[in-house]
Amino acid sequence: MTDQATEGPRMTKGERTRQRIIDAAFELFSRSGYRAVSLRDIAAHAGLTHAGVLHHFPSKEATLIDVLTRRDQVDAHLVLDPGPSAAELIDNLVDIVERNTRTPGLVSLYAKLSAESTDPDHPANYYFTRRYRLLRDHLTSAFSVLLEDGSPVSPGTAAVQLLALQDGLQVQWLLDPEAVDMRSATLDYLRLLGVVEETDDT
Amino acid sequence: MTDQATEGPRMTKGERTRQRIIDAAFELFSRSGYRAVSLRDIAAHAGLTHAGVLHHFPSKEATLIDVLTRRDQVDAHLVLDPGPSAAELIDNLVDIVERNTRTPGLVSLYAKLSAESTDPDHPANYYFTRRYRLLRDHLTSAFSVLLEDGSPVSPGTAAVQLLALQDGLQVQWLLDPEAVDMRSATLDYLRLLGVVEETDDT
DNA sequence: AGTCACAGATCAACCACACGGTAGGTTTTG
DNA sequence: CAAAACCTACCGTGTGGTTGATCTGTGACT
Repeated sequence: MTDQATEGPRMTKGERTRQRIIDAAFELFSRSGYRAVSLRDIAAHAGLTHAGVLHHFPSKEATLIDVLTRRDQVDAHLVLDPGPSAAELIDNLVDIVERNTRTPGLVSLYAKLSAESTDPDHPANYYFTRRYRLLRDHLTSAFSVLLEDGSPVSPGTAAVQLLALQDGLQVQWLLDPEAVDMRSATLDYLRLLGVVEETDDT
Repeated sequence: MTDQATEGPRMTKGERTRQRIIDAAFELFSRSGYRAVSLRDIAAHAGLTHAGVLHHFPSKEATLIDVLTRRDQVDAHLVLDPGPSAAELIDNLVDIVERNTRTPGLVSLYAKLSAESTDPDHPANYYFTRRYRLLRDHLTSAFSVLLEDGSPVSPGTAAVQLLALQDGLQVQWLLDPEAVDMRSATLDYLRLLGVVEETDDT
């Protein structure tokens, strides 16, 4: 489940515990969102007391932002890196969709937190506002290369639509996995834009 | 803000209070989701004690389902009614998008709750699973009328995509209202499907 | 390599507060 | 005047965070 660098013999005890806490927080936030998970839950899952958790992180909130930024670093290069070509970027996005289908926890994390963070007072509000802006900008410039001149949608609109489609698909898929095929819905949309081939590669 | 039948002189006192409670619950759930709102919050907002609220509703959960079903009855006829033609249904959907832009509270309610309810134990899980199934089915049959035979997307896929697009747009819009135009993103998508005219009617 | 001291890790106990729900009495209303 | 509405007070539980004491891992020194 957690393929990040969880196991590290060359870490001090504290660093290892810290990592265990982050893994636990990730899993629990994924399952239930931020507000519904307590420090004691996280602590128990990581094998210590909630006071112990607060020794490594100043607050519950600090735990959240650590989980978010750490997870972002995993994906960031797929979307934002120096220069995959515009076409590669689209390929990477489709890959991410496929991987998401295999990791409902991750999907649930972002679905729950992005909705929760809509509240301006939410600790992750800034994170998500910024995240979407960044993604929209990158996708917009990618689409401005990929879309034909006579395309019925502008690059900016296509960027908004693609991101929205992803998020919306995730909610429907989480509620009813049998009924929704995120991959094909995404590919069909990209086909609609004329950005991928008509051929169907299973 | 609440244009439902809030003011009713021809109601018994209890019925009026009950209505005030529902209005308060609606507003607060909209602002912060279900779990983050307490019975005492709702009570204070409706002008009584939390014990008073529990006199009218057996539990907090009962409050939620009442809010949801009541709000649904307002929109239901626009989408599910006996027989608006398929084209009318699309028109109605666009109208709903426009009205949503004017009522962030409502949008926030559904965005937060649909994500929250992804958890199988959530009191609204059944409600949302059922809701999406219903909407998908209706939209699918509408699209099977509207879409040309050679359309690159199947009616079912278009239904999933349209609903997903709506939900995703709402999250982005709530986080950053300036940056997202829900109406035009929706219209552009429908145009992509060839389901509305090319002309732009502001 | 062995040891030793100290910084870092961990915990039990506690705090003030908030939660959903209940019990039983008092007021209000139809 | 009965029934419905409503309130005060309470219960048990859970929360994020603090305190101070106790272990223990680790790096430096011999």
